[in-house]
Amino acid sequence: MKKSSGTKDYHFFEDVFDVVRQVPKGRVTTYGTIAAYLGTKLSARMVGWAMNASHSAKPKVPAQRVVNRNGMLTGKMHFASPTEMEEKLRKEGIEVKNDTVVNFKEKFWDPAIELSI
DNA sequence: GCATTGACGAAGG
DNA sequence: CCCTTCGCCAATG
Repeated sequence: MKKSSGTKDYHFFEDVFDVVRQVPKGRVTTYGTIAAYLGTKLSARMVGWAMNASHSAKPKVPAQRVVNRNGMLTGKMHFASPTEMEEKLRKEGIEVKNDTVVNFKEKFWDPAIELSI
């Protein structure tokens, strides 16, 4: 085995991926919320950075369900196509207008609550 | 090894 | 109300 050296591989990315994968279809969450759930609420940027690595994560992470605190699809430009994120969200029943999730408040999914039952 | 950037967020001017 | 600055931490140049 390996692993040697053990130590703590802070799998911060994996933690983020795991949470995002648990986001139910038709729901969305935010970077800050995920960060807060992982205990790094002050580092919402790290969540976004982790998403950037999600392209290599398997199974693929539904990063399209992750938006900023305004419900805006800030990360759509990082997908294969800038419209892919919006299209995927629409297919899941999420209405997107002006690069922003409509009724975002209602679609919002909080792991700290849903996973804390 | 220091400087810049980044899919955020909250606060200040 | 819009724009700017700071904070956070990791990756990249």
